[in-house]
Order: sequence, then structure tokens, then C-alpha cells
Amino acid sequence: MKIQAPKGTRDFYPADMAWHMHLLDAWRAVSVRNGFEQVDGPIFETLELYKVKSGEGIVSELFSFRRTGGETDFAIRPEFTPTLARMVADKANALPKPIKWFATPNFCRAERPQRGRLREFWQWNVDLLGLDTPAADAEVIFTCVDLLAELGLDSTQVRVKISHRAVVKQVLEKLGVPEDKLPGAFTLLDKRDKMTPDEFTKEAGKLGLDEARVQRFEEVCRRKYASGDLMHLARSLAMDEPPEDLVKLDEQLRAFGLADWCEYDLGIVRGLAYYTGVVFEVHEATGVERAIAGGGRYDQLIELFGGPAMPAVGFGMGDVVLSNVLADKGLIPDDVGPRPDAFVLAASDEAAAQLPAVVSELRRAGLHARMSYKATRNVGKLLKDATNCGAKFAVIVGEQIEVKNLETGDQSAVGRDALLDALR
RNA sequence: GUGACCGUAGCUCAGUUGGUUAGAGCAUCGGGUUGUGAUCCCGAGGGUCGGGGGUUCGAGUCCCCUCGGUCACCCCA
Repeated sequence: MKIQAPKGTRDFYPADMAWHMHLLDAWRAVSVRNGFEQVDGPIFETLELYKVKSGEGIVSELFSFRRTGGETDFAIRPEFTPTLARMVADKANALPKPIKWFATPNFCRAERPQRGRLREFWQWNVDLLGLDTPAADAEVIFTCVDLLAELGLDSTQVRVKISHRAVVKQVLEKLGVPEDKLPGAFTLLDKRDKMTPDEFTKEAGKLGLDEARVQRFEEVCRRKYASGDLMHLARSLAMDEPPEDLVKLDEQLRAFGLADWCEYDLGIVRGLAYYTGVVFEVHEATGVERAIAGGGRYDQLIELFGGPAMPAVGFGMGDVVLSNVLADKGLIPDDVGPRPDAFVLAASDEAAAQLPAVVSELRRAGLHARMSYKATRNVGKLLKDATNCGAKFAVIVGEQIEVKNLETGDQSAVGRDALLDALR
């Protein structure tokens, strides 16, 4: 009987795993150099935990289960924030501030798979808690950009689109959107790119805005403003000065050298109700893919999970969309797997008896040594195997031992006791 | 959860209006030749055509269901 892998999951064969580990390594290395410490939690939590932030509605999106004979409902983790909030809330008083944590866990969501979205995925989570400054927002965004650059992307290929919850609310109020219509206005912002101008105008009209204001609303939410260009935003809104929160954020982004990567786009909403300040998404520049990363400031969430009042800002970056984008741009190298230092082959049957001794000596010395398992003594064929596995040196065991540098083609005979040195 | 398209070997594909034991290239494995990453030659394994049911004398070809894939909607924590 042949059983297929569950819908929306991936098998990682050696070549896939090599890239996967390369990505996880990059996430970790960038996190560490930006001063974040790695954490993790259980792969399942009580179902209850996920209802705290997202409500009952979340349940249908989860893989939840009850142990046979048990009475507690559990769910495989669909995201990291509740676990993080729980961990922070538990030890909030003992932890040195600011708290700078990252994690690279896998998550499961019961969604219908499509491009950029699977049922199991890995996500890099970066969170900075205990600081409520624009500098903290900028540092987190810097960390995100640092990773993108590390993997070979530049500011023409990906864009960090930034908005700000409080500023958008302020803008909507300035436009005259009544309090009770604010949620509708947020939805409209989110959907703007999927609507024709006519549909947009019609929907905007329902917010109680007159024609001139509908037009202004549309301009503000469709237009992008470069860093340093906030006066244009102010003008679009008929304001004397741009919103103070954005001005301060922009100063910090520039201080971190991020101006080229970022643009202000008030149409970035993020579905989440819990964001309180900055929100941002990273997109491929032409906008063909789903968001590569998304995050923002959530100053009230730790309290929601029973912790003390604690400001926080963070983001998540999934492996699926990121890999799609990198693949499209030819930025996934095929040589990221472990590369053998030496490939040991026998040129005669007598020599074959020496392979275990030679290989084990190299391995004990810490070298990554492989050998041929084939019966053939055809040196040409065996050298091809050596090349195919990416080995740096071939060790040809015959009447004497010869070391061939597979990159330069240089080959020379070495004494048995000089072998290790020849490979270093 | 809704809708559309798609499933033949590990990969890319061929397979006549339904008609014998389902094919090719690449890859894999083995062998031969030439002590050097190559070339050439020979050979092998591998598929019950995603799975199940139906129609038929006969189904990879037609129908239904189901599983999986792709895409859009939804959602996007």
C-alpha cells in the first residue's frame, strides 16, 4: 500500500534539507549578530492558549487533538506569539530588559495549500520586548533587512512597506470617518488592490465621506511615500505637518541606514487586531508573491496573556515565500550541503583492502571523508563520483597513495604518514 | 470552507476512434574498454498508469467518488 504525505507538507530529501539548513543557519546567524537570543517552546500547546489572542474562530484553522482517554484539547502550534507571550509573562520580572529573542520553529495551519502557503512551514520569529521607542522598531526592521541582504537580495528586489496603526487611525479621523466605521475603513484599506476604482469609490462612499474625501482617502491608501518624503503624505492629507509618530520612525530608519529599503504605505493593514503601532510587511518588489515577512508593534499583548504591561515589537518570516522569491531570482545555490574534504578510492583490488584504514584515520582527524563502495577499479569513473559529491580532494590508493586536488587538477604521490597534511 | 485545472518509472514526457505482456530520454545500479574527472559499448532494476468503484467482451484512455498537486476566493496569527 502506498501512502501519500499529508496535504500541504514537504519531504526534505538531502538536497532540500541542505537548503533548509542553510536557511535556518542564516536566520540564526543574523539573529545572533543583531543581539537576539534563541528560544523555543513545545510544538503543541493547550488549545485554550490560542483562543486568548485570536478567539474561537481560530479553532477551525488549527490542527487540534485530544489524547485518547484524555480530557484536554491541544493544538499543534500555528504561530509563536502565544508561546512567547506565555514564556515572557511567566518570568517577566526575572528577565533582563530589553528582552531580545528569536526562534525558528515549524508551525501547522489547516489551510488550503497554494503558492507560498503550506500546512507545515518554518518561520523565523524576532521579538524585542521592553522598549517602546522608534529605535526599537527600526532595530527590528534592520534585523529583517539584514537577513534579506545576507541571502543576496537588495533594495530593488524587495521592499519593506511600513504603516502605523495609530497614524492610520488619526488619518481616517482627519478624513472624517466616524468611529463606528473605522473597522470598515481598515478592511477597505486592506482590499484596495483587489478592487476597481469604481468599486472602491462605492465602498468608500459607505463610510460617510463626501466625494472629495473619498478621493483623498483613495490617494492616501494607494500611494507609496519614500523615506524622507513624509511632507508629501502630509500634503495629500491637507495636514501642515506629517504625523509625529512617522517622523520619529523615519529618523530612526535613516539612522539604521534603511531608507533605500523602506517605503510608507498606509494600505498595509495586517489582519491583526492586536497591533498597536508600527506595522510592516516585506514584499517582492513587483508584488507577485505573498508577503515575505510581516510584523509590528503589539504593546498590549503580554498583558493579555497575564503578564505585566510590556511594550513589544516583532515580526515573522516564513520559509515558503522566502524560498520562492529566492528561487525566482536564482539566489538558491546548489552547493550549500556539506562538502567532503576527501573522496578515497581504490585503483586495484589489493588497494581496496586499505580503504577502511585510510578513511577512518581521516575521519578521526576531523575530516569529512567519503569512499567508493563500487567494485570497479576504473579510476576515471571513480573520479567522476568524487567530483559529483563535491569533494575537494581525491585520494587514490594504488601501489602508492596519490592526492588529487579536484579544483586545480594537481596530483602528487604522498607518503602514508604525510596524507593528512596533504589534505589540509 | 468554495471554485477551476491537473495526476503514466526518481525526473521530463509519449501512449492512435477503448484492443495483446505500458514505452523513450535523463537519472540510478552492474559490466566492458582506456590508470585520471572524459568518450564509447553492453546490461539490469524500477510503473499494476495516485487510490477505489462503475460502464464494457476488453479501460492508462469513458463515468462517479476519493486522495494528492497547482491556481484563485477566503484567511493570512
